[in-house]
Amino acid sequence: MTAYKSEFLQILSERGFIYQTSDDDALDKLFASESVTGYIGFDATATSLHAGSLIQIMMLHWMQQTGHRPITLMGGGTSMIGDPSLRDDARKLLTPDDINANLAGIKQAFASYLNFEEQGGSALMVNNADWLMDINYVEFLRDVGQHFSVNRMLSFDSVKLRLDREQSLSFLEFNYMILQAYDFTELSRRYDCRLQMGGSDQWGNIVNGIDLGRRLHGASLFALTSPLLTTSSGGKMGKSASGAVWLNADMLSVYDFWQYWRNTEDADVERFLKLYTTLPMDEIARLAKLQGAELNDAKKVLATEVTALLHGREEAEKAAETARVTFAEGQTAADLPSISVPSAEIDAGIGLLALLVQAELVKSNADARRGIKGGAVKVNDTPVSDQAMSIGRSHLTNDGAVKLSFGKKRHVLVRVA
RNA sequence: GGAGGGAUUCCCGAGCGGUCAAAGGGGGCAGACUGUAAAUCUGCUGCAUAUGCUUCGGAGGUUCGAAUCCUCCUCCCUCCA
Repeated sequence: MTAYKSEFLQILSERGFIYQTSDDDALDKLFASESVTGYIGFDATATSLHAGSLIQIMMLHWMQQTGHRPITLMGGGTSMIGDPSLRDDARKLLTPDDINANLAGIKQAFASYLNFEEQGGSALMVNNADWLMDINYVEFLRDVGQHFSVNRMLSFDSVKLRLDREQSLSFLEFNYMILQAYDFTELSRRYDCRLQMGGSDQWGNIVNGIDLGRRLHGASLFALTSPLLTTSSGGKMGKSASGAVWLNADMLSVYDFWQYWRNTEDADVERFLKLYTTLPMDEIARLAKLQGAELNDAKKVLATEVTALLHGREEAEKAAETARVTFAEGQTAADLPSISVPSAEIDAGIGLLALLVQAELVKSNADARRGIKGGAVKVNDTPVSDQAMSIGRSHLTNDGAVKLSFGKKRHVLVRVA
């Protein structure tokens, strides 16, 4: 591992964020000598980012912490096209309305990690729709298009893989990399942005931007990519039993978010502590030494720290406490995710199957039946074998709720509205 | 423009007139074992209050009966021009 002079690169390096850079020495010098502006682009294809983007967000976080200026570039314009990288088939096209709604949702999460200018911080949030939407096609082709060689573009992985696998790649998507390169040059022109970061799959796109910047403005730009993260057993980051691990609390409860990190595989604990928390390195080293069942303590720290960054310390502690009561004591914690049903329905009695669906523990009645058959379903911690079971007022426990469980880890409280 | 090949359930991929809700694998979920881990083993994996319904690119047709045959359409691929 190279020893870096700049604090920023030193931290990124020792915490495992760096996969490759375009020019280690020059970049290090730059960061050591001045306050640098750098950016990462984010898609606007969903209303929330998920845990897979967290590593990028952390890089921006560290950038700001070490005295530099991070820019989050929202892909309002590029999301109109869709990144062909690592996708087998063409994406559905989003409407401008979709995209704007998505951008609004995504912004929420960033505020937890970065201080934006509006609030007296240095971070910027920029939307590439600002310049992409007004591009004049002929002008753009002449100014920018002349610098791109199709021969070379065809050799990029994002394109080549699709062609090799005999899958279609539309011209629209083919242009994605040009627009991304153009983004970099625009940011460099407008904000003196010198660095683009991203996942290692973005390398080609970023390097294109560097080349273009040099040709258009003689700018000296840099790339820094992070490793593509998978769990030790090969799974993709950011997926859980109930789907993606969203950052927005309205899409994934704080408790479930905490649970996701709590269930980290042994082999990933140290890596994740470094990447996703801001704990000092020696503290991480101490936690990583724990063996066997003791490692569970490290996982709890991991979960609480990651959750605290996103949702705040208080919410994180609450989730931790809820988990403790639920798992360690086997009690019903009042703070589990909950749904509410109208009082009248409870009086009449609700079918268990329907209730499980409503609680989003299963996706269909049939799914619920299968769960019951397999012994996965519990009501108030009592296993259920009767598919026709009806939940009524008599099932309410002292704290006025019914606890539904699907499997050992997923619990939902049903309250009366 | 011409000639051929293809489109199957979340993904890959068999099926080529009934026994097909559709082999096998992957993924996912659950159970057992554990440490709310991994690995392993087992079960489940279209919807619906059974026998019912909807699925095999789309629309028609042949047939008692079609994912399987025919016609047209859409999209993809390969070769020729």
